[in-house]
Amino acid sequence: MPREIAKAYEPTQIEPRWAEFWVKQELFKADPAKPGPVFSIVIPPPNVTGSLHIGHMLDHTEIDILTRWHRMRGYNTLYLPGTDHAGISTQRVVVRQLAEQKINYRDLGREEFVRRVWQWKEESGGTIQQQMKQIGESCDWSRERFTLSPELSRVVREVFVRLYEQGYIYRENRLLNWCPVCLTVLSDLEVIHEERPGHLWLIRYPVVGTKELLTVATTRPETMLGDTAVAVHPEDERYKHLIGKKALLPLMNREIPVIGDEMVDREFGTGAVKITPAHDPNDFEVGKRHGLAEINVMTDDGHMNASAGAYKGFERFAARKKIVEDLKTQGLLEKITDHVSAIGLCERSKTVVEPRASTQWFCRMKPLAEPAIAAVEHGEILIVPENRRQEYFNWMRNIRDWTLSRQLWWGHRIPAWHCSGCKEVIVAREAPTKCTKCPSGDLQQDPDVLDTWFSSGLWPFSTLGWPEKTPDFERYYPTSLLITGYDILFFWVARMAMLGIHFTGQVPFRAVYLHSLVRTTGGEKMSKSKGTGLDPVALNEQYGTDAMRFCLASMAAPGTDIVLSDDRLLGARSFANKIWNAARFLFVNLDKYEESGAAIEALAGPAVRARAPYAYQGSVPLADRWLFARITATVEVVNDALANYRFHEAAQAVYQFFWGDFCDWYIEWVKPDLQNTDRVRADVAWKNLFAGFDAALRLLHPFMPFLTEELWHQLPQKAGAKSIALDAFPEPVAALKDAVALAEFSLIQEVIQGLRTVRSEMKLDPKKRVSAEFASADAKTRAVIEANRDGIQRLGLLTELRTLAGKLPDGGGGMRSSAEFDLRIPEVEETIDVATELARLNKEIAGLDKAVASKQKQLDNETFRSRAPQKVIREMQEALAGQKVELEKLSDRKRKLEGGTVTAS
RNA sequence: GGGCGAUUAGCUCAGCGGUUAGAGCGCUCGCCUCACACGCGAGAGGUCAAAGGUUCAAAUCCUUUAUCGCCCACCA
Repeated sequence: MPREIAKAYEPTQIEPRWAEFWVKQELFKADPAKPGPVFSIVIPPPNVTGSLHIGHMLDHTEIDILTRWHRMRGYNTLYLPGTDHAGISTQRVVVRQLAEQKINYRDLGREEFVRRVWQWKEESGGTIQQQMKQIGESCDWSRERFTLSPELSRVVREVFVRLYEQGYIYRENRLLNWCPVCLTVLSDLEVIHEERPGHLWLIRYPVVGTKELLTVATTRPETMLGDTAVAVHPEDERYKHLIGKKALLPLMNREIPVIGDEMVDREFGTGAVKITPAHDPNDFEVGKRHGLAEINVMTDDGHMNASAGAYKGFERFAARKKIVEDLKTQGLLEKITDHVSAIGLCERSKTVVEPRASTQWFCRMKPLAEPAIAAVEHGEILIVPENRRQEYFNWMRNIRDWTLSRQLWWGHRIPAWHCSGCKEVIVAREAPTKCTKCPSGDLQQDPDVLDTWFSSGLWPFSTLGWPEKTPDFERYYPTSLLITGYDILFFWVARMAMLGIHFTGQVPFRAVYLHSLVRTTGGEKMSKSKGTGLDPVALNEQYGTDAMRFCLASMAAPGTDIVLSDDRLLGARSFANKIWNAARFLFVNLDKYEESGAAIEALAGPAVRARAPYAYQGSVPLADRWLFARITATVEVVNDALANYRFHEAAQAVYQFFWGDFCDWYIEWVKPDLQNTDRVRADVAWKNLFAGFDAALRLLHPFMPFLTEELWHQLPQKAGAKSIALDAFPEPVAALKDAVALAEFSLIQEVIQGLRTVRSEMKLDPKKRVSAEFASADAKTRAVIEANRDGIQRLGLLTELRTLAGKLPDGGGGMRSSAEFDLRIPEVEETIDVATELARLNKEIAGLDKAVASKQKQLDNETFRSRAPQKVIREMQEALAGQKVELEKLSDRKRKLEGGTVTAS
């Protein structure tokens, strides 16, 4: 039956079919009962209501490459998908949607609001799963998980209660970062610092009962309304005498004490600091030390409140402006200077955060961090690349307690109940009906929810059934590997390490590979909000998912960020097309061959697994030996590269092999054999071509799953074989490492390329066949050429190739020399341009001269000869000898050309 | 204020102690050669940011400098 195959690869025609096939057939369903070493990996759960962005695409490409690679190598493989409820960001989205309908979410009430979020999750959730299926990720969809599902919520509660019972979790009043837009406290990690030009305002505070004015410096004048002291350094001669006196707080006309505190830096500003315990972390501490009142002058949403006197109702920055003006009017503003300060922004809303005192839930981290530090130190968790390990240590060793509570409605509600009778706080797995301390039955559940990262921190074990000892948990935990971006090393990876070790007694993953970020050409992190993001789904449609995956992989060098460009994508698309067309060549010719009555049996023989090429008359043709040697070498490189997360190296190796070796040389070389009238000869050629191509497809499959699946099915496969994804990855075979074949074929390549160069440089008609001479002093070299004369003549467009012993006596432009051989196309020697040829010769001679001189110099150096390894010396001597021969030949020819010995037109 | 990374061909990036430094794209020249013009063949193009140092040997290791970028940090 003739095969129908389009001229160009059209991914959109093919991808949906296989995407559906993989899911429907449940090919990637893991079975803990199956034997084999385990490779398990959990997805970094994307936001449930989100859609695939370019960062996911990179994550998922790397994960899927490694997953498919392991699966093909016989591992019991699990790639577990799922999503995150993403507290803050999901709530923000729904709040915004409601606002568009002129609804204030707070008016809806908690229950109704949460209902709406679930509703929205049902509507828009599923997008990303759909996209993941579309791009063919080989995950086990039967094990999909969601952080806010009843099952995982139970785990969250269990963990929280245990931590509480173990004394890790506590409640405390502290000054924390507050986002006036998201209306919740944030952990330190959720605040991003940005240097911004601002001002330093010098404000005069009159000292009561004196004529003195105490000038303080501040970057946030609006907070002065909440000042409860002015602090100076106790040893500061300028201000010492004022300690204990009162200052009159301008605008508020409130008397506040002047205090002495070591925290004041005498060098900075004026050496006097206003103290606002309710709005500044330092001041908060000072306030505690000195028993100062905390006056909060702002509302939740960043406006001035009743404590701000006349400024009540002003938005905080408007208040700042007004206050500065008023101070100026009253003559109390001494000076304004420019000042750059690091300002805290909410990671989500990018609003300037407001330090604010409140009572929150915290988790003690130091004791949890210690075993997690040790695990990395002892190599139980391997962090790649290495420099991230140091970052991990630095952060973990200086870890601070984690603010767990958030003033949100979407998330895991804290399992704590407050007794209205005695204020007792009860933490429990199930809602208690009455207080444990007093007879009251009036218990209110804590309104706060947990930080989203709390549930993500449990992900590797909560998804596998912990705390039950399920077969999944027993078999797949610890997971083998975690792949994610380095930007969430602290948010997520570190917390998983700590919580995983604490609760399971084992590391949650044996290795962490932190990949680069995809950036814009300007070096910025891609972001949808800035409009600099790339939509991977659109790109997949434009270039093909396989091309996209290959492109990302080929650029994913560990430790460096990726800048995706159209050029690279086009290159990858071309590669896909190249593979497609190689297949097309095979199939079209196979049809012709089969029409002649031959039949290729299913690829079940030994050669198919690339263990050995088929032989013709007892011996394997050189090109076939060479092909299999190249396959084996490539497999080795790929295996080694993937084992070390060097995706770019692996991609480059398969690219070079497929395009540079298989297409450019092997296919071209065997073309005539395929049509050979000697049926046995043709048969061997076909079998080896198929075996090579089949191995190449399997090698390529982890990178380009769709294309390879499509083509694999068109090859004559063994009965019952379902998918290339379940087929075997080629193995490196020692017996195929044929150094002789590699060297001999390489000589042939050199000769053919030499002939082509001469033809091209001498502007020979591309279609014209000419005769050539090959000369070598080495009989073996000549024998190789003679044995492969047909191929050389065909690819070198020759009518005839004569082989001579020794050197070619004379030569002009039609000549090419290496240390081992001379090559000549006599016909063009008469048409050369002496000047051009001399220029070329001079250039080559200059390069060789340099090389020879540098080697000679080194070899003449006593110290080099005594200290360098023998191998280096020997190799250099050999190289030098060869280059000297070549240099001599070229110089000789140059002399002859200059001397006019060679006649030229 | 600390820490990290980058600086290599026109562009985007590999290489990170041992032959005349590589790839893709772009460029030049020649080809619609019966798988592929998303192609084929042949080329040009780099004092590896700068200056010192270590070494028999340095893009590669060390120091300093410059420029760019990232992360961490409660100097008002």
